[in-house]
Amino acid sequence: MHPPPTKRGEERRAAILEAAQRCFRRNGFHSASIASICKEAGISPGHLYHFFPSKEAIVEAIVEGDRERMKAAVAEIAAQPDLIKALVHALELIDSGSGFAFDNVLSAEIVAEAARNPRVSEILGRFDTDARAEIGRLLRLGQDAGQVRRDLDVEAMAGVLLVIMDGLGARTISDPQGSRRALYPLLGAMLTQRLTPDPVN
Amino acid sequence: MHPPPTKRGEERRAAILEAAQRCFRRNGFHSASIASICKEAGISPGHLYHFFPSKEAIVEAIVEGDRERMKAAVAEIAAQPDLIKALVHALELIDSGSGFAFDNVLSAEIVAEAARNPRVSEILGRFDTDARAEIGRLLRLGQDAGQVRRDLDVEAMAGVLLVIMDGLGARTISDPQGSRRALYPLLGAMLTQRLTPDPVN
DNA sequence: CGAAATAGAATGAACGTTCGCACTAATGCA
DNA sequence: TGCATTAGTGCGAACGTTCATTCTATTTCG
Repeated sequence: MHPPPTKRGEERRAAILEAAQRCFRRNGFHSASIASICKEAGISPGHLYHFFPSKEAIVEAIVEGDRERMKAAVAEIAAQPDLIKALVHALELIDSGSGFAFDNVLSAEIVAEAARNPRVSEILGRFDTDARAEIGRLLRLGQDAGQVRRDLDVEAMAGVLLVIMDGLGARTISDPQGSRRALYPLLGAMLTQRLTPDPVN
Repeated sequence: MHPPPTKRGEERRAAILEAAQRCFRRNGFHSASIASICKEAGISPGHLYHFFPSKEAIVEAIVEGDRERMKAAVAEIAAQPDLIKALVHALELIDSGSGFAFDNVLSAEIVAEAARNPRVSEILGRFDTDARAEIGRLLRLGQDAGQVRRDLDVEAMAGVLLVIMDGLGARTISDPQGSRRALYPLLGAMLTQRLTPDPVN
């Protein structure tokens, strides 16, 4: 009953998810109510339960979707010709919200939720393993192409890049005034120096 | 009425805050109920309202306390003789939970809450400005002592360090299995290289 | 005694979820 | 073709629970 397989049903379901995302973004997973999601989506509470068995299921679908977009963003970096430049540029995009598919506010909510909700934690962990592997693959490809220095600890660098991504996202919230602009040249230089084959010092 | 100035009153108030912190840590600000906090603290709901005018006030006190502890942690770094070593070591401590006063789970909750609660955002912003200034002061002191290279962009580096701190905290949640150990040597090397006066390359 | 400390029931609102009903469109069958 | 049946779509009231908060009563103690 819950997942209607029809064309219109799929669209409706997606529309509800978008409405829910706006609500969750505005009020968080626990403060946003089913009623508010229904109002935002323009449907009745009874109807919503034809698409999702519970609020928890909506949360999980939202988390899944968010991580999926993050995955796509990493894949986009892989398509660029100059890996290092693309990598550094991607970090800058985290700040500007759009462009990149990241939603820092939603991400913060997801991480906080993962700390106490095992099902969300499981989803997050799954995508995180993927992301680390994918970035590792990227860097190894860069090594093969001679763009990345060969003695780099690829696994470690993948971890460092994820730390920086998560950190930048969190700081757009802690420090919304954006005294972060000045930080990008330094960050970029630090990364470039570690990544490029001939140390520029 | 709300803030009892007596000795016993202060202790009681602190005990309630500790109980609230455990609850918030376990369930988040919005899912943790006044009832659960009261049970944890061993008091009645009516009594709790003699100490705090509202749940929101408890949340704000918790946030304030958490940031205060973070501030103290930064001050502790300042007291060490070898600034760079202390800085890098401090980052490693973020992982191991205790030792450092950081509570990564609570911090994640706070950041998420700040994204939608203006009063929490204000508190966070205030401490953030402090922290950036304090780290800047630290680095400049290091420059004066000849420990830190003189051509370093101190403001930018303070920002980078905060990014890394927040990022490491978030990743203890996203990746609890701790494939982060390998990342510390690289991170430490990157920072040391940028900070020390004579590039070690 | 009298005031502060404490308890716990009461309150009204809001929550997630369920239920029953109405409407619409397709389908079965004469 | 025309009518009965079914399945999908949708609504909004109602349920039982839990929430933050308030109220009233009781105990503790200087």
